[in-house]
Amino acid sequence: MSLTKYEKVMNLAIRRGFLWPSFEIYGGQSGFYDLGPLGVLLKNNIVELWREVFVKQHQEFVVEIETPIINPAIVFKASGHEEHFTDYAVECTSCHRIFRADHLIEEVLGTNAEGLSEEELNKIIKEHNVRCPVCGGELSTVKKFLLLFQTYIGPYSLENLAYLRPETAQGMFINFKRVYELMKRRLPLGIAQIGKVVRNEISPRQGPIRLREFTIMEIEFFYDEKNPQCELLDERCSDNKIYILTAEQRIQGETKPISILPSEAYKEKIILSPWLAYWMCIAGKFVNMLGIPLEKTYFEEKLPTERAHYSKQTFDQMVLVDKWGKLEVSGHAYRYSYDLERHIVFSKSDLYAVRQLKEPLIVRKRVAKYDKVAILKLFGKQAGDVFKKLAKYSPEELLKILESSQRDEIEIEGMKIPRTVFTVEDVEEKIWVEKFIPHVAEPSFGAERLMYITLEYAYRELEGGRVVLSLPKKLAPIKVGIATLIDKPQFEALASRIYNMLKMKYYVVILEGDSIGKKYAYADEVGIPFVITIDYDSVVEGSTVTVRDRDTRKQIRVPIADLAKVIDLGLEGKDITEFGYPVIEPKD
RNA sequence: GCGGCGGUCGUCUAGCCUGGUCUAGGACGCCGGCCUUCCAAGCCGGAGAUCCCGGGUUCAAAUCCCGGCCGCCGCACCA
Repeated sequence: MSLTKYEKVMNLAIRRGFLWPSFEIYGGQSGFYDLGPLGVLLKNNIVELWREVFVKQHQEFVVEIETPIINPAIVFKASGHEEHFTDYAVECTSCHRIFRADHLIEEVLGTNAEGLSEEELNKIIKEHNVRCPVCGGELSTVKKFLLLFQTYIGPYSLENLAYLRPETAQGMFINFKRVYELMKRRLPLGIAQIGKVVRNEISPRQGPIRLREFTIMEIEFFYDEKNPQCELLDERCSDNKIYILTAEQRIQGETKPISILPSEAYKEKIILSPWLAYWMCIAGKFVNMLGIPLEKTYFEEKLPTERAHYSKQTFDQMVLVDKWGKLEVSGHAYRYSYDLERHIVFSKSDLYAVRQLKEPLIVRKRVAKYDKVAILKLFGKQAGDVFKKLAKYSPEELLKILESSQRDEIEIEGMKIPRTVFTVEDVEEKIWVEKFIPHVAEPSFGAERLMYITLEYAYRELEGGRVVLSLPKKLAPIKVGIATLIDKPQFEALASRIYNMLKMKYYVVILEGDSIGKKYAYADEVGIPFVITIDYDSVVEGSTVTVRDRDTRKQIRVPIADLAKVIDLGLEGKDITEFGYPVIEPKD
């Protein structure tokens, strides 16, 4: 029986210490994976590449923050997760099986129970005496099953209820105002965050792909929808097309994505937000940098029924993979102004942005003014008091007070003021700024899934069962291997010298094995891009070694003093055989 | 969560149906040594498996039965 590619990749990943199921000694717990030594290095490199592409290259207007995993419940009330991340469940009191309440009712009574409230579900179960379908036992009352993990902050009481975040996004929304101020109140503005999130999935069953705890890398990108300032869409994204499978196509049963420039997709209203289009373009380039060819990835538009509650439009970035056919590695949601709006309501904070108008808005209104000289004459020394009281009211408010009374004297805070000191006028006001709620485009990546596709696409099998993990050199966990052609003390001493020299700069390993071939094979299998070999020439003259490229197996002979320079250039993706050093062709 | 199938050294597996000959066999890998002037294939030696966990049937269980855990497939659920 031959193994599938997924199994081969996972075997390698587990055997060589990239990752493995968590809690193994206690029988395991699905939905959790540990990262091993190589896995941590690989993940860090992927995260760092993301940071480079999404944050560093956009640092004029994208900044990274870090916020808590544990949030007071109010945050996810406001975000809508508490409401929408819920299922209703009942438990059998005798066999303790758990069922989805609405599905159970539908099954037993044949009626539609979708969307019913907790009370309604309870009522139906009681009235129709619905019992456990397995053992006939009595059912508990309906309970909410939340996909959010719950805990308490401090002592156990309901006011202290907290949730662990299922996305990092809320941290950015909550801090929008602060970061907006820090960034000189300029839009567009991206706030990035990389961190762990948790979701209490009902039954995750896809190994390291569907995790209950995983790392998300996302940007909440805020912009003025009336003036998106998205010139980058044309400037940086006019060179390659992206593949999109639209919702319309999917409804019609089509499976072949269209190929289109991101800017055209926006102009043709296939993508509703220009910034969503921009970040999708960058996402395509980023995934390509992980070693996934452009034609192996496409964006699938979610149907309205598939979208999250906050989204106006969502595209999932899919990568073709062996096992599942396609795998979602990132989500691109047009969150519109939903989240900020909700936080404004729930927190009563001002989370608006300010827009400078090109032309002032002219507002005509009727206001009441008062004659200060007349008041002075009438009130004498008390005039100061009167002015103070009047100052509390705006001209519009004063007009209302005047209009609400027919008397000759109006009363303000116990002070009687004759109507004669007031005049009513029509004024024109010029308004140069207006408040608005920015729109949000959100690109969001799952780090562990990116890790998996990186491994799968790097995995190559040569004849004879030899495996090469052809990781992009920049992402390789260990950059340099050092091999001695034969294991004699002089060779080993030189290896050790070079090791000590390079380990300040790179992750390096001294390769061990029965033969030079086995050492290369091991290095290839864990994706080490360059192997330095110490041969007889190295020992005799003591100053040169060879450097072998993992993917071409070609070697160059290099002075030891030049090693760091050669490796640096090589890691950037340059062909080491073009540096002018003697080249040695591989012999099999 | 439901239904079906599965779980034997690190890996892939033999054995299970037809219980005892299994103190569980092999291959690769691993460890020690020899050999070795460049791509895993030579020689010698060695370690490594509570046969997923718990319970039951039986004189006797890797093997049969039940429950649990984990995995795979389908359904359901799913930022």
